[in-house]
Formats: sequence, structure tokens, C-alpha cells
Amino acid sequence: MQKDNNTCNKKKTENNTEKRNSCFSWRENELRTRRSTSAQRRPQPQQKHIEMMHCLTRFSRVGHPVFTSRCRLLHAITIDKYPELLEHCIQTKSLKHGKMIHQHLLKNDSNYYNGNRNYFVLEKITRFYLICDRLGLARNVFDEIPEPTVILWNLMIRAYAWNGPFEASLDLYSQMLVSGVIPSKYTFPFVLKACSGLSAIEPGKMIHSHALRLGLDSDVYVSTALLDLYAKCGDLARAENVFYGMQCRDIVAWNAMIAGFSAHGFFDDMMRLFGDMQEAGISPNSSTIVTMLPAVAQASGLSHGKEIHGYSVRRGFSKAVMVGTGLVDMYGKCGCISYARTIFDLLGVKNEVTWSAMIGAYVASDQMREALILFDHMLLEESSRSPPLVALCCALRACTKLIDLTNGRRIHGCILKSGFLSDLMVSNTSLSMYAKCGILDDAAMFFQEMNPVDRVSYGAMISGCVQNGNSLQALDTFRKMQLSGIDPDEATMLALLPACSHLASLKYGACTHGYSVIRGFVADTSICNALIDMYAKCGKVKTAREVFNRMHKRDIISWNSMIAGYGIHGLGSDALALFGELRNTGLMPDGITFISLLIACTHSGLVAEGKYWFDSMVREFQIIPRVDHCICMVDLLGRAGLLREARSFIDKMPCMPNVHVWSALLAACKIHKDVELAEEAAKRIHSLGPESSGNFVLLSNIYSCAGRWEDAASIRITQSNQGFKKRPGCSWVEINGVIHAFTGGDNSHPQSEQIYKKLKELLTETKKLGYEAVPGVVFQDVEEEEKEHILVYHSEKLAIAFATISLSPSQPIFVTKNLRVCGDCHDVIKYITLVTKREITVRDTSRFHHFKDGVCSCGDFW
DNA sequence: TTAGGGTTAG
Repeated sequence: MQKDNNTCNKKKTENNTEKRNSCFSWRENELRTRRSTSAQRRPQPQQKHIEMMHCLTRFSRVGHPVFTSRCRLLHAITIDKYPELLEHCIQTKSLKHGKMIHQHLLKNDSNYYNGNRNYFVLEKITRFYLICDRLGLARNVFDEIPEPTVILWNLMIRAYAWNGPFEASLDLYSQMLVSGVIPSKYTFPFVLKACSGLSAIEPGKMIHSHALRLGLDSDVYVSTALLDLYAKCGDLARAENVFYGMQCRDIVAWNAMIAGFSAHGFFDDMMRLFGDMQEAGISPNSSTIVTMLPAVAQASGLSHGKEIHGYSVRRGFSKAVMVGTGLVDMYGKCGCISYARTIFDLLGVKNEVTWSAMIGAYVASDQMREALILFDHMLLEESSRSPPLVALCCALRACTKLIDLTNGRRIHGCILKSGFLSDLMVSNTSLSMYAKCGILDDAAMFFQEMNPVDRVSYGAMISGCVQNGNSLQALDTFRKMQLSGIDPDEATMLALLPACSHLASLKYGACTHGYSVIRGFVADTSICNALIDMYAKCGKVKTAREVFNRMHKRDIISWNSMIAGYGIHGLGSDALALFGELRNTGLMPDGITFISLLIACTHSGLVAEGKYWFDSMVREFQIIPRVDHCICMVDLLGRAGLLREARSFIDKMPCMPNVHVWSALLAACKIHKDVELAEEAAKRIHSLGPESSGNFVLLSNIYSCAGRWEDAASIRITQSNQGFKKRPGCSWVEINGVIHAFTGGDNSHPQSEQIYKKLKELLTETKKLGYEAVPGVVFQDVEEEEKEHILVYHSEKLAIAFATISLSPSQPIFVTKNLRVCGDCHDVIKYITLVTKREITVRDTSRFHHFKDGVCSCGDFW
């Protein structure tokens, strides 16, 4: 019987949407007719259950015990004692004795089950189970009562609205209407709460109409529940209608309306209402403050946050753990980490949310070491409890940002110990940590073993692939995501687009753009920013500008991406013009704007402009130069041949020069063949370490150029001894949507023979026009012929030869390289454009080189 | 009251 009932109830819940639609067509005039037939409509006890009760009765008819106030079974009782005893159990919440009475009733009183049941006692038992939080048992008894009172219906609806499943609450409300019972003013707050929990606004609207018909909508509890439902569901206009229609608004109503504005990001409305509330003579309470703080944090409304903080202190709320935690979170998200920490330290009582909020605040403020220190502190102070899930996730994110695999593994261990790995958010955070810490194979294995996975898991994997330089794997993961039936969202596209940018794959980039249009993602500023970057890096700077022009709303990243896009194409004047437009918008440039602008000036040789804007950055925009800006300046001056000025700039830098500053100078020395300064730069790099293989190569090549072969060889030996390997050059070209990659001297391509044949032909033709292998870029004192042989096999030459035989003569060639293009290749490509009458574009790590009619857009200045 | 994958430069 119970099982049958449960199955029946389960089915009822599963079909609740259908039922809701049917029951909510309830009309007031149907109510009276249904009421008269309600007894027939209620489920009758099943035969099986009756037989079981008879059986129990036969076995245990041994008298009726009763227990005293000391809860001991003493002597026999009669039926009329049940209500009194049950009431006692309700008052004392004594589950054991209440159950005993229930069992006794089932065993010994067949009168209850032979058609003359005392349903008053069953109602008491239902109430008893509800008060003891035994909702399932309460439901079983409740279902035996043919005509429960409206009070009992309300108690059952309330129990489901508080404990869930919310569907059951709505389901019971429907049954109540069908059985002909008229809801009371107590019914609506509970059933509306269940609607809120389900975000079920349409059923909520129908229930609203029921309350209206019964004239109960003016009740302050009913109207507050209605406004709370509308506010939670984001229908703030409807919520305001209810709110302003209320004759009497208590603090709960004000708080519900404020919570609606807060939860949906209507910061200004929320603050306005906070003021109105006080003007109306209602003093905000701690719930008001707790509700408001997340919206303040989201809007970074620090000044308002401080006002609310002051108010909380004056009212004595700030010491309450929930208010204090809200303040920690608000200050953390507004960038005032020291305020957050002070409040955290002063809080007498901290709960797990407080710890998590403070650790999260450090992560949000880019203070990862402090986040991990506090996490360890928490482990010590709260050693009796397992660490909270959110704090674990925050600490793991700190490790991810630090690329700290050791601590990441340790925290992952804590997660395994706590048994949280089944939580999808935790496993996604762990996946992201492994992927971003560079152990992509482990991350891929972890991902494969994850069950279930969601779009965040795929996003983490795609992003991890891109950040580890494996963009092809990122595209492959995206393909698998589509096959799995999980729909990508904006974040997925934002992870994927850099893969297209990195590969310079216009085909995939354009597909991603098309997909984003279909899904309506292009309304998102971040998506457009990523599209600008993608088109610019795929060689389509005009398309990038079209995306930029069509944007409805641009943020500073939009402008920075476009300025950087012009920069890598050597369009310094366009970058400066766009920067001028930016100044007219009133949007404040940031540090990255100036890095992009300085790079654009560097690639176009606009030295005076670069120097002017560097000074202006400090003077006009009060941006303190970071080491990244200084690297740009050394690059700008050095490439222009102003080596002494670059050297002097380093001395005057407002921050300590790092390896990259000296590397920029070393690169400039290579271009302008200044061996003496190069040696100083190399020494500085050596003292700062760790060095990169690029610097060994640069210095070695400088010595080679100067004919100092022994020094060049010595550098190479040092490089080898210190375990630095030269990063292999790799170039690739996309032909009909397939990416073909080549390394130096590569003969693995299926068309390798034809490629080398074509390259030989091209070189023969270029030599007729005057091409000679450029000396000085080969690191050894080798014979000229052999030097030429080494250069022949550079990856960009192989990619160009392959593109020449794969594309029709009218099609331009676009090659991408993972290092800077070498001087000899740069020279020979110019000749190849003369021989083939083709346009060739090479994107290296620094910029674009557009070759046409024997000339490169970089003006041989890169 | 806290929380997972995401866009620009270097």
C-alpha cells in the first residue's frame, strides 16, 4: 500500500506541469459543486492495507497501554485518549512515542479501518509527523484522510514549500482545489514560496488570480509572497505593481523588493528604494543589509558600500556574522582588500562562508599567495571540520593563477579526502588547475574520467589547450563537445576564438563568428572583442574594424584589441587615429592601451609619437609605467637605432629592469650590429636569469655577424651545457580548411618531394634576380654553400613552397610562424613575390609582414 | 553572506 502510494505520488510529481495546467484552470463557480463530491474524489484506503491491519490486530490484541508524562508505557488506554497523547507528543516532539501511538493505533484499533475511522486522530498524527520533520510519514497518513481541513492542507503545502520538492507543494494545492477546499489566506504564502523556488512564474500568476478572486491579495503576507515571487523571477515591473499597490508595507515587503533589484543587478533602483524605505519610516534591518551587499559588490559601488557599512556599524549589525561576511565580500570585490581583512579579523564568529569569502577576495584581488596562506590558516583553526567546498575551489583557483602545481595537487588531495570530487564545480576547478598548470595530458585524462561533464568542463579543457599552445587540440575538443550534444555558450566561444587567432585559421574563426551570430552571441561585447582580435590576427584587419564599428557597446578591451590589431599590421597611423577617437569617448585608456599603442608606434617607426605618448601616459592619464611599458620603450628606441638612448632609458626606468628589458636591447643590438652593447645586455641577462634560448641565439648570431666564430660557438656550448634547447621553428599554412605545419628541414609531409622541388625552382629563379643567402643568421663558421643549405630548409620557406603548389596563381599566400621570421627568409620572400607575382603574408610572433612586388610592409624594420 | 570554463598586451 505504501509503496503503491509512493509510486502514485511520484508519478503525480513527475506530471505536475501537466496537472498544474489542468488544475489552474480552476474557476470559482466550480468550487461549490466540487465540494459536494469531494469525499468520492479522495482516494479510499486500499483493500490490501485493510487486510494487513486486520492481520496485525489479530496478532497483537493484548490491551491498550498508555505512557505517562515520563514517557513510559504503563497501562491500557482507550481510543479517546489518542488525541490527548498525540498532542503531548506534538508539544514534546517525541518521535519515538508518537510512532508508538501510531503503531498501536494500526495494530489495535480495527474501528479505524472498518469504515468508522476517527479522522481527527489521523489529522493529529499528520501534524505530529510534520512537527517532527517526517514529511514522508506525514504524507502517507495525510493521503488516508478523505477530507482534510484547509489547515491540514496548508500545513502539508507549507512543509513541501520549506523542504521541497516544491513541485509537491503545487501538486497538493491543485489537489486541494480539485477536492473543493477553498484556499485560505495562509495557503497562498506557502504555495507562492514553492513557485519562487521553482521560478514558476506562470503558475504563480494563476495563483495570484485565485487570491484576487477570493479577495485575499490585499493581505500583507499574500501580497509580500506575490511580490517576492515576481522579484525572484525577475519580473520587477510586476513586483513593483504589487509593492506599490500594498496598503501597508512591512519591512519584509521592503526587503523583498530590495532583494529583487539586488539579485537582478538593478543597483540604482536598489539604492533608491533603500532611501525611500527610510523616508517611509521603516528602519532597514540586518536582512536588508545582507541582501544589498552582493549588489554593491557586483556594481563595485564602493562609496555606497561604505555608507552601508557605516549604517551597519551605527545600528550594531556589523558584528553579525552574515553582515560581516557580506562586508568582507563587498570590500574584496571593490578592491579594498585591507578593509575586507580588517573586518574579517574583527569578526568574533566566523562561519565557513566567511572564510570562503575572504579567500575568494584575495583571489579576486590577484593576491594568490595571501589566499593560500589564509587557506592553510583556516585548515589549522577549523581542523575539526572538513574544509568548505567553496574555500577549496578558491584556493585551487589561486594555485591555477600562480601555476603552482605542487600546492594545486595538495589541495586536490584535500578535495579527494573530503569527498567533494563528485561535485561538478569542484571537478571543473580541478580540471582547470591541471590544464593551466601545463600538464595537459593529465588534464585530458582527468577530463575523460569525469562523469558527468558540462559546458564548463569543455570550456576549461579548450582554454587549457590554447594556453598550452595546443590550439589544434582545442579545436578538436570543441568538435567533441558538439558531438556530445552540449551546447556551447559565450564563454566557450571566448575560449575557442583565441585558438583560431593563434592558428591564424580564418576558416575556423569565421565559422565561430557565424555560429555566434546564429546563437545571438554577437550582442556580447566580449565576443566582439575576441572577434576583433581573431580577424586582426588572421590578417583581416578591415573585417576586424567592421566588427568594431558595428558594436553597440565598446569597452576598453574593444579599443585595445583594435589598436593592437592595427599595430601588428604596421598601421601605426591608424592606431594613433583610433586612440584619438578613444579619447573623445570619455572612456579611460588603461595600461594595456598604452602597451598596444607603443607597440604600434614601434612597428611603424613612429619614435617621436611613441615617446610623446609614453610621457603623456604618466602626465595626462596618471598611469604609472610598468616594466611592460618600459620594454616597449626600449624596443621602440632600440629598433630605431637609438641604442644609447635606449640604454640611458633603462637607467632612468621607474622600476627595476628585468630580463625582458635587456632582451629587447639585445635584439636591437642584433639589428644594428652593436657587439659591445650586446655583450653588456647579455651579461645583465645572465646575472638576472633564468635565460631563454632566444637570448643565446641572439648573442650567438651577433658574434657570428661580427665574425667572432669562437665566441658564437662558446655561447652555443653554454646554452647546451645549461640545458637550454633552441625552440624549433614551425610554420603553417591553411589550405581549404586544413592546417599544414612544417618544421625546419621537415620531410614528413606526403607531398614533401614536390615541395622541395618547387622550393629549388623558386630559389633558382630568385637568384637570377639577385637573391643571395643572408650571412650572419647561421650560428657557425661554415662554408657559404653549406650555410645556404641550412637556410633553405627553414620552415617558412617550406610552407610557402607548399602553398605555391596548392593554391591557384591568383590566390594570396598566408603563412604563420611560431618565432620571428629570419632575415634570410624575409629577404627571399620578397624575391619570391617578384618571381611568382603573388602576394605573400607572413605572421610571426611579432607582427604581420605583407610582401608584394618585392617589398615588405614592415619596411625591413622588425 | 562565499563558488567552476571566457576576450586585449607582454
